[in-house]
Amino acid sequence: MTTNTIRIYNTLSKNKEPFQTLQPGKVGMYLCGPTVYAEAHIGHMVGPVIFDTIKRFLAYCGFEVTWVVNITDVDDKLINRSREKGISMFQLATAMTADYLANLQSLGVDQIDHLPRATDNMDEIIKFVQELIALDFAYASGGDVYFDVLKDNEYGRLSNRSVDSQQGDGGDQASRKRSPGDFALWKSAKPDEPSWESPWGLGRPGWHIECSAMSRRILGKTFDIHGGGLDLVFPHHENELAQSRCCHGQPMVTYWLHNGLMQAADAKGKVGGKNDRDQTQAELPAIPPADKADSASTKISRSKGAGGLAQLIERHTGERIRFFLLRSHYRSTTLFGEEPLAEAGASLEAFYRLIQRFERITGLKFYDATELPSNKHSSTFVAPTTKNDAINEVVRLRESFLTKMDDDFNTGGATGDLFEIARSMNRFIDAEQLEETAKRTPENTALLVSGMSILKELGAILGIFIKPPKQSNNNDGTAEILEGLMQLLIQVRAEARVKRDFAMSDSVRNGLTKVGIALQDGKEGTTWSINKD
RNA sequence: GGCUCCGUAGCCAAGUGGCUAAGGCAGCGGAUUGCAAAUCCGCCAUCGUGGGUUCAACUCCCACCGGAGCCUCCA
Repeated sequence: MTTNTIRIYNTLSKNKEPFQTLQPGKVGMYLCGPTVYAEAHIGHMVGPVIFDTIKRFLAYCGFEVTWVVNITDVDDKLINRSREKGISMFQLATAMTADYLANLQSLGVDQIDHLPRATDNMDEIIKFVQELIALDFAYASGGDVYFDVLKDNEYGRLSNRSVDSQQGDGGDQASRKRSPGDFALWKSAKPDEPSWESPWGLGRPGWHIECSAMSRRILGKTFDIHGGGLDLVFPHHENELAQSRCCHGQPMVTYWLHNGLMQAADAKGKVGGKNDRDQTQAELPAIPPADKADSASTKISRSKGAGGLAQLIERHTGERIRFFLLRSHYRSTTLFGEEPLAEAGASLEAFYRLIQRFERITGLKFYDATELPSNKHSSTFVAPTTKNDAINEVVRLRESFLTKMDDDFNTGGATGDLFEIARSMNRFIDAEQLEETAKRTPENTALLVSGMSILKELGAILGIFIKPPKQSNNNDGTAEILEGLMQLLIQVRAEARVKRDFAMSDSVRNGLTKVGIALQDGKEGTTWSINKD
């Protein structure tokens, strides 16, 4: 059967464990998707990109992978936001889901098999709640249904919390709960809220139950991998885990994976976190209490106005953002900003130049699967037989790359090998002088192709170098160059005007007018603007 | 207050109880070039601080300093 040397860090055990599937050769994995009440931001892409890569790698290793990402399309925030916008919750959810999916596509996330929506699974959800009540792990109270955390003696294991330190005072519904840590499985609806019929009256599901219900429907009672952001460990995954385990009497998931969160790179050096509630105000004299929560946190969130993901992708290209995310380890915090993104882009250019070089020499299309196929499974790889050092180095680097991916999907380490492969290939081209037609032989050309095939093979695992890169629109320095040019022209014209050389100055101005640029003379100098039409 | 995690060169970032601590960006020197760009070669870190364990620690343990996250909705 499929043998592998993959090791995965499991949040539940806090250890790297050998990867053992429940069914031979098959993997079921579930990633918590977004609550679709607003446009996605960059932080929402971390999980999908890493899980897309994990699926690609597992498939490469010969596993048949089923990947599920849920869409939470019913929730308090959706209700509130849709009211603000004056549209129905369903309209809002549909629009925001479309935004999310478009962003995923831009980043090359195309491995998802199922995208279940909570509202399409009401029967399953209600059934799940009924089962929990029947098993006495849940109770109905005033139209709501709550999970009784005291009935579950393993509650708190995932997030390493004791039962009495959870969810504070129980919130608004405390009076309906047996204990403050109990969480809602079903919430009764107020008159004008979207609602569904249930044994407990009109209402809607709590946040956690949908994942338990939908993962069971698609992947079964126990499945292999469950992922999400580190911020979901508690309460969301703790609760999911409790619901499913208590309902089925068997583990919900073998491996719990959590990706690190994204942080704004330009917001460093702030004092404290937003949850430093017990820190005395006296220690923070410069920060007004009212602003503290927002100004002190560097975390990217929708509430802080993060967004504009589509524009970001437009500016940088999806591949650049994907590569940026894959450069570091998925469990570490990623510092996000224009600078690091631009740096990732700069390093990516070297690969694009190598690929162009390859195409120029061989006349083959790198991205065309019929001309340069990439291995879909590691077992199909055949190492080229050669004494050439550069090519043998590429074969060695391929092994190194795969070993790093085996070790808890170390994409950050693996990308390093990619750079070394590119260098080896350039060295090979230089040494064989392949840029000169006369120096090409069937042998060295074949070696070039086999080396580049390895680059393509490994790139495909990371989900890069699959399609020709789109030119970025803005961040390539065009704006700066234009500004520089304009300042030069403005200066030349100013000097001409000082010399009373109006023929020259008018020539400059008229020439610019013809290409659609208008000059404005003012007291502080000349400014310019682009005239549409 | 409770619970996690992190601190590796100017910047970003892998990693290991003992071989020369990956790679990228930037920089410097060289080859190449009419010049440049690109490409190649070379240079550029003793791993936050202080202890401890060990024959041996950047890697394990403790303390401290610094940073982040969760404990409320959050990918």
